[in-house]
Amino acid sequence: MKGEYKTKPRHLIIEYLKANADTRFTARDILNAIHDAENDLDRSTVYRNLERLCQEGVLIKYKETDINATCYQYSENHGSCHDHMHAQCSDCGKIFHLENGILDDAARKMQEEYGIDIDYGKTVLIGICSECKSQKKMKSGK
Amino acid sequence: MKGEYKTKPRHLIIEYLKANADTRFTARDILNAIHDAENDLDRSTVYRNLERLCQEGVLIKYKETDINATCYQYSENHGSCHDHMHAQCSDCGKIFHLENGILDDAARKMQEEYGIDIDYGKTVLIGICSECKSQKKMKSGK
DNA sequence: TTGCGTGCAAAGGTTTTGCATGGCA
DNA sequence: TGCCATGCAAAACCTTTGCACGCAA
Repeated sequence: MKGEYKTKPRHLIIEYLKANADTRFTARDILNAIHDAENDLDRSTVYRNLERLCQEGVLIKYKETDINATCYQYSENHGSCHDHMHAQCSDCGKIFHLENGILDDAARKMQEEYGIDIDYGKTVLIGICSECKSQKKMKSGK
Repeated sequence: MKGEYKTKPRHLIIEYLKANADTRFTARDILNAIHDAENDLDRSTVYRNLERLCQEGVLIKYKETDINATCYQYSENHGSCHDHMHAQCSDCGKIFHLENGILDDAARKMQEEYGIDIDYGKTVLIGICSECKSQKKMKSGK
């Protein structure tokens, strides 16, 4: 069976996930973060654990157009992320779990007008969150 | 200035784009397709041209989660793709240009409930198109 | 002791970059 | 003739895989 042993590397990775539960991260982010004084871990270990965590539903996995790497995001509601949509801030990477009701009307219209059935679990809406928006305003002096 | 010369490699690439205007493709797709009898071109030429075409607004560029490569899609309405949403079939890769009206209600609700401003130009809704759906039905014998 | 998880090394794939050459204007 | 675009080669990435060893149970 998989996931039976409690090992130090896996523990370190999960620590990282929880500490960064509200942003996206890459395999490299983890490697850099844990390349500390007494801790270090291997690339393949990170990739293998991330892959497992995705299959367990703990993580969402996707690609970012700007950076050339796979991004991951911690998902609080384990395993239930396949049935609702997500929105992501293009600035900080934070992901929002949306109630489906919000998009039902739009999805019906798309079905009618374009013949396309939207897959809630695979779709990620891109936007900018209120936090980042107010930060930008501050920087631009408005 | 850029893009002043009409060269054969660039011409071949643009030919390919137009012939495949209704699907996504990768740099590799182009390389494989043009590796013909008398024509051949270099990787870097393809990448450099694709990059330029993106900046000119002729192409949309994005990453696919399943495959480890950047995808491109021809955009008929040059340069205007930044202001409306797209939907893509997860099966065949075809992209649909959506009228914004369809999502205005949903976008307003998201702003109210989550504080996030959806960026129409960056968002790609994932779903399955009617063509692929009927093909799947046929295969499953229904 | 058993066998899962890790570390190591190597390989495979995509994408980028420097430099000399070729070809369009 | 200028100078942009290409081709070539090499490098930088990210990611995957095989194999032997260590360690949790």
